[in-house]
Amino acid sequence: MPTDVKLQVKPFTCDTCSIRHRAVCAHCDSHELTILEQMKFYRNFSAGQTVIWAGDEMDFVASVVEGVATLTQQLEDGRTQMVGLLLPSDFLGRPNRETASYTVTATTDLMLCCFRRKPFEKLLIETPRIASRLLEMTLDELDAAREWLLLLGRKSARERIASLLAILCRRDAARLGEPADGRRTINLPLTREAMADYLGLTLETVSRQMTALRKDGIIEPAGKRNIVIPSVARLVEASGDDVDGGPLI
Amino acid sequence: MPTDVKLQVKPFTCDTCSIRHRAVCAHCDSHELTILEQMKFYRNFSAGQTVIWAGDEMDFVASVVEGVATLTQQLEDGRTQMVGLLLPSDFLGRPNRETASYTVTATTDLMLCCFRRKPFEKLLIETPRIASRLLEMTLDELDAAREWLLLLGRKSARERIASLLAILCRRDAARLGEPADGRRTINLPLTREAMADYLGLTLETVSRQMTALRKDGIIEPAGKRNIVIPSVARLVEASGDDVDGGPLI
DNA sequence: CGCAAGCTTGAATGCCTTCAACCCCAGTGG
DNA sequence: CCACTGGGGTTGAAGGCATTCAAGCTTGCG
Repeated sequence: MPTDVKLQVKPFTCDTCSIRHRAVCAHCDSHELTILEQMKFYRNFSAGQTVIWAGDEMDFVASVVEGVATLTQQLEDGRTQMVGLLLPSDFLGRPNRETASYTVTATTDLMLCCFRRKPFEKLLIETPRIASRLLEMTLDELDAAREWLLLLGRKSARERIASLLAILCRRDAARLGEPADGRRTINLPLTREAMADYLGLTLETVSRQMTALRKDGIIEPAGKRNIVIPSVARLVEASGDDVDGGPLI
Repeated sequence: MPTDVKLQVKPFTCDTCSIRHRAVCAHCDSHELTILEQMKFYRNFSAGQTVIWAGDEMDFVASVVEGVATLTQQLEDGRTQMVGLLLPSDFLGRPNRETASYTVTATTDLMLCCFRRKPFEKLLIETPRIASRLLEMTLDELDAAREWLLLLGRKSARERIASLLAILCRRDAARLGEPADGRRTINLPLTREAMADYLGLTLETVSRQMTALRKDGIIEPAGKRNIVIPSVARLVEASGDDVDGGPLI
């Protein structure tokens, strides 16, 4: 396991944790939370660091507290596809699996709330509220993966970019408890290369299509890593998705 | 909900059911099985029939007993992407969700072992072994979806076809409890169009690449819906995947 | 037979990739 | 102070792979 940047000494309590009501612990009562509180430990990674390599032994599971991490898969010749984008409150790791199936990378500074895997597995059996929340989150992730399949299988480069930005809009709005419409400013925590790995494109194509969306007024650059969406409706329209019953997560 | 072809009157008992040890009921003890036995009802569909349309109310969940079903998603202009391929023992439906998220179609004659959704949700709370098996199956499906993302994002048409055939090999071998290597004959329950929807290609491209694989001796036609794989190893090689630690499910 | 569904094959087009050059900027060290 | 360097990004030109459009084949069936 890679070395941590620094090991924080439980700077937070679950009560005041920013992901308390959305993470795997969301439905816990105060007693259950006490147990988690005793088990948890934080690990921090700086942008660019690898959290774990595919195939390595993985003796913990975790919730993303802050920052963004990616799961990636590779073919033998180096072709890379992102298969997971973990934002705050998302769950990392698989109970009852010894080794990591995917390479996990911090794309921004990252804080994880970790649990050793074995005790967590025991907790899953004893604490139905955690197990049922994990099932719910896994089903949500499966839905997200299926939206992603549609994106990779059938959407044009332009639609893919617009879809990714729309997803980030939606997640950001959900996190803040705001409606995902009108004018929004979002943080873009991915490089062109990471976006390309997400979208099944090359970084050149991503760059070109970002330029095109900018020229069409769908997006406006706002500093180094921020983007203004003047009209979320127009962005969603450009994504090719149905405007109403939009995708989940 | 579409009309059933015929409503079978519980022709089977769970004891002798062919998916008994792989479906959502796999870990149930005899008492739990009795409860399921009383709840279950079978529904049959013939090849080509739609089981449910995306957006329709869905008041049941089910296990696939026999046959193959697909989940598909569409964009407004009709572009279609398959997002799920359900084989015997796979689970259909989502607890705590009122409406179907995807259109479900029987691509062969299909038999489902159904449970009304509400009682099943109650059972999930009361029967941890069912809940934990459903979590396990959902995590497996998520892994499969992630393999699929790699396929759609980064593989060539030829590699995609080979990957699909390799997946069918693996599933078939797992069902029969045999090793997935050497020479194998598999049933191909999909039309060229359904394969194209799975693979994010057009049916013409699928046809061309099937021809190419045949000319290269990777596959051999064997009757209308069967294919002989002379060497699974060569097929996997053509799929672009790592030969050892192959993908899951 | 005639028709429709499923499949194959050919030719032309187009979207994305590949390869390459160049820009910007922050960090670094002579 | 400023040249140097490397990471991240943009843009151009050429090429390739899959798509699109089209024609024709095979098979099962009313």
